[in-house]
Amino acid sequence: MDIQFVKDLKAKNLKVTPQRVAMLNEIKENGHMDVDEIYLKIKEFYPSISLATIYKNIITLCEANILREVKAPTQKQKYELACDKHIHVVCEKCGKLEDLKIDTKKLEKLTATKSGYKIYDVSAVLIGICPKCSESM
Amino acid sequence: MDIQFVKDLKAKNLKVTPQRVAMLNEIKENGHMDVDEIYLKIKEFYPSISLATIYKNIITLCEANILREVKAPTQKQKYELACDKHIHVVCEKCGKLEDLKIDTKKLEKLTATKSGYKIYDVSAVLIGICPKCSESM
DNA sequence: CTGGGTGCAAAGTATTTGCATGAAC
DNA sequence: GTTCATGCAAATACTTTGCACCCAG
Repeated sequence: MDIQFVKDLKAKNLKVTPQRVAMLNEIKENGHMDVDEIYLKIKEFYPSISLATIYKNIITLCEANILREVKAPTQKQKYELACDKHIHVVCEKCGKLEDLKIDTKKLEKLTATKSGYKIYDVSAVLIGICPKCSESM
Repeated sequence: MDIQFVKDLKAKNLKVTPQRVAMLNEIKENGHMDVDEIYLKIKEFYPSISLATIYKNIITLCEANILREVKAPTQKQKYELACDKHIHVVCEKCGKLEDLKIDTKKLEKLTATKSGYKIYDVSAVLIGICPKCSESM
């Protein structure tokens, strides 16, 4: 059990329940997970957990900025830890979703200038073919 | 009725039905629409249209690359015409979603280099506050 | 203790499917 | 005439809600 999660939860006045810690651990392990994946994984060692709890906690944890939603074309909505900024790459063929640390400040500045918006965040998903799938074509 | 839509549909061997043309016209008019918005709008002058038809056509038209899905954080999934590349800006406060023509080639290249993926497309949504909402704060 | 969190069941939404009819080509 | 699209109703999937009970603080 990761002590950081406990701090994060406490900092937002959220109770540290085993269900929440389990969710955060699984998402940390797996990177990006959809609701069902989280549910099934946790059910393995915590059979009494309820889907409703997962849904409620996703909402709570997203509002607390501990989780972040990831929406990529074609894919089911997924969730990830909201620690650091990054963009995503998805393989059109095998569906793999990866993180990529790329600086988006230029894009943000350009957007701010062109649109007049104050920009706070970027959600970028690049779609392509991963090296493995390229090979086998 | 836009002659371009007829061409697009025929080019993909899809039948040119009034329902499809109505959908494309509405989306062209309104920019970005979710399933319900499309349904309600078309129902106004085409009362017999069925939601199932809307869903089926959305799938068909997305596969044909005539429509494109737009997934922005917080928002319901929307659809737009898939004509030209652009990115999106969303206002966190009023929910407005705008198109922005910004060149993403640099981002694509950088991503390709870092990840080894062949990049075909970008789905970028920048989140911020629009000028109007900034004012009234 | 006290308040928020959990689990269950039920309600509410959203989306998909099968099939008979109808329209496009 | 054939093929594909439509509309309806039913089935399925997804998400939220209410409430009694329980546990973290």
